[in-house]
Amino acid sequence: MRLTTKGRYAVTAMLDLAIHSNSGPISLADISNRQDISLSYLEQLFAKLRRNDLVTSVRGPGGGYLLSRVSDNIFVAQIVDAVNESIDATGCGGVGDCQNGEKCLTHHLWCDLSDQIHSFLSGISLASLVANRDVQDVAARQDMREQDGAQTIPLSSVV
Amino acid sequence: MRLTTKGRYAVTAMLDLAIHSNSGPISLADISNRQDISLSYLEQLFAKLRRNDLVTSVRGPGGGYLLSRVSDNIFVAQIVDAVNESIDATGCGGVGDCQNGEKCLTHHLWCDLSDQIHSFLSGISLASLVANRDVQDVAARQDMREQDGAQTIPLSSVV
DNA sequence: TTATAGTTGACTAAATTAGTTGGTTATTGC
DNA sequence: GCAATAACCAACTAATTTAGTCAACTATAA
Repeated sequence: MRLTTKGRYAVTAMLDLAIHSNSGPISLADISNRQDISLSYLEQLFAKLRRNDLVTSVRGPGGGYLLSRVSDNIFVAQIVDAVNESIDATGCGGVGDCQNGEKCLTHHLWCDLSDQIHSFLSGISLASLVANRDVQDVAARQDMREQDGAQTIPLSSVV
Repeated sequence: MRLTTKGRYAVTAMLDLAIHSNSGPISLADISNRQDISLSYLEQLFAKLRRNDLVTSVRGPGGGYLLSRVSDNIFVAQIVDAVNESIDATGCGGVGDCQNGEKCLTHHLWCDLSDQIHSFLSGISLASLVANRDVQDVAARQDMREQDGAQTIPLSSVV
């Protein structure tokens, strides 16, 4: 099982979309600026998100991405699944052929853990994240920073 | 966050130890045979398990490893922590400096998930795994295979 | 004193991550 | 029609991690 920046980036970008998408399509360039994620990397991630019917795209000037359905119908587990292979904790994909075609000693444990994680992330919708106070605070800070100027001064050059 | 064969091997090996350790120290060679884990790789893992006070070693002939305390006082989370860096789902280690020194949009979510996983794995002791019926079945099969002969015939050569 | 078994460190192949580069295609507004 | 915008696509790359291997050394029981 892996949960790396790949999955985290995808959820962060989708949440950014959910927060800002009342005002038409959102370009990846905007998300890249706000969330500090490489544009080209976002393109790769959104190719997968689109293939999994989580977003729809609008090409041309003024274009960008939209959520494919309302945000209380999109769950974190679906997003992580779309970009990662899975959030499975077993080595065998749950099949049970982990040791010479038979179950390994800890197969049962990893199945339980997978269920646990999956049901946790399946219970969290984008809408519920948007409603979260902590998330709103961070989003407000990011929107503020955007207004200050397109060119944000990196911390390193100040220090 | 990662949960790969590294963490799974460590838990499997510790469980093997818990199952067989009523009869004195268990050598890594025995665990390697029963669980199909490379001996040298086990050595690396047990170096970390020993540094984390989960096992004690007995050198010389008839030596091997013992659990450092009773099995209902050793929890899966401790084992995974010992060989992996951590089972933290955040990118910042929970510190909250994920985006230019401030919290990223999804920081809160990953903290919650980390808590969830940690409390799940912290609730499972080696003793409770040993008592599990599924685990007993697999262990019985492995012990049987061991008796058949030291040299197990790999499936591939039969087919 | 010999075989056993843990201890240590250096090395390696393969896979994965987190990108970059350099294009192409579709669409809008002038 | 043309330029700008922004999605789409494919190939490549550096760094990191995993899952080992190899070779030597040390402690101890018989």
